Amino acid sequence: MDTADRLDLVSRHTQEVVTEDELEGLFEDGDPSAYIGYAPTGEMHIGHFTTMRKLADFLRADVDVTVLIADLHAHLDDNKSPFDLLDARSEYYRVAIEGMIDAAGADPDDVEFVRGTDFQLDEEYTLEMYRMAAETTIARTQRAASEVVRESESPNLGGLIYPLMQTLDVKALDADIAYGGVDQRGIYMLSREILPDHGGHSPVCVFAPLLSGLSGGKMSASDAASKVNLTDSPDEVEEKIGQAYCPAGDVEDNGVLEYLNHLVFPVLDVEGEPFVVERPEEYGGDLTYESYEAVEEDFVSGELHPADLKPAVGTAISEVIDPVRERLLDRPELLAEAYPETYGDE
RNA sequence: CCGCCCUUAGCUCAGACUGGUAGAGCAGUCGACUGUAGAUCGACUUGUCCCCCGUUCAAAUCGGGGAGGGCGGACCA
Repeated sequence: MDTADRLDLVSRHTQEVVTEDELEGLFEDGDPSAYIGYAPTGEMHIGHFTTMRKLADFLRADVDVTVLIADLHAHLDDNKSPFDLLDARSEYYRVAIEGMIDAAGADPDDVEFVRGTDFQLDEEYTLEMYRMAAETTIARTQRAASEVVRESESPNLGGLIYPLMQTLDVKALDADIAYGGVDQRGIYMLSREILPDHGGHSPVCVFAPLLSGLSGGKMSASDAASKVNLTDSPDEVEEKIGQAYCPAGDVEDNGVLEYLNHLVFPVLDVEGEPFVVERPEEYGGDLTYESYEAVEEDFVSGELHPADLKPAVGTAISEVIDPVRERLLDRPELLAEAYPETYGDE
């Protein structure tokens, strides 16, 4: 595979690459390494899946991929995960992520999994963190973390350590590329700025878009109706998609189309399957699409009505998450232990 | 270590002075209207009033104690 193809694979379905030139340089030098970090906090949903699916693109482009389960980060971010649940949530995240990679058509064994506490307590790492703390202002750190760390009236110190550690993770994992949602942009821009002063080098950054929630506007972790969980049953998925904000002809804030574009079609492509919309004869009969662009064209023109699109997308999403759902339902203890408040049977 | 302030619905808060066992906005649920959803109307729901003890016929409200949080002061050899 030549550099142009690799660039294309890595940058498709992304919002931004910082910078394209640097990325090209990495490919010309050989096989670069990339990492994505996830703080094991709340339950995973299709938003995570969409970001994770791209790992299949990285692998196809011969990029070495590491997934960091950032357990300490999950605790440092305003106690999103209680310290006692870090083990259970880390395990749940690992299994869920393996399932997503598998469902995306790649082999989970090709990805290296690392847990934050495996190396973040090393003396060298810790010492460098203190030195960073001495050299970085509170304001700079807050700005970097503002899109990631939970805003609170009385923020904890942990939220400020968070971006410094994330920066050191890049170095510790020896990653050429830092991949994540655009919400991570602030932190990685800080990393590019200060990591060279701390024995590392500025990572190339690849940012995935944050897709709209199903209620219109941004997806919200606290709004169950705005997202599809990986363990939602087919009925629940179709129900949620049916309830989704989806104005006819309008692509703006349209989660239904966005998930079709960034999640469903890439997976269908791997399987070589088209996207089929079943439609009553009364409205013109069934439709078959080979590309997202064709769907969008019909949607914008009014040829394809939301009421016909929704059930088709619901079914498609349900099928896409099915391998993940199966893995998780196969091991119900994972969720029960990770989220005892929700799934505990006591 | 000292002083002051805060804690009421999922969220933001009112009610406390002048005790009568709780309210608003937003959110949510359900209908109407749309071949979906939203918007818009219409209806509805929501609570260990942080915990304990006490006063009282009666405590979110008064008194005492405690917990959590915030702000300030003091200390600075």
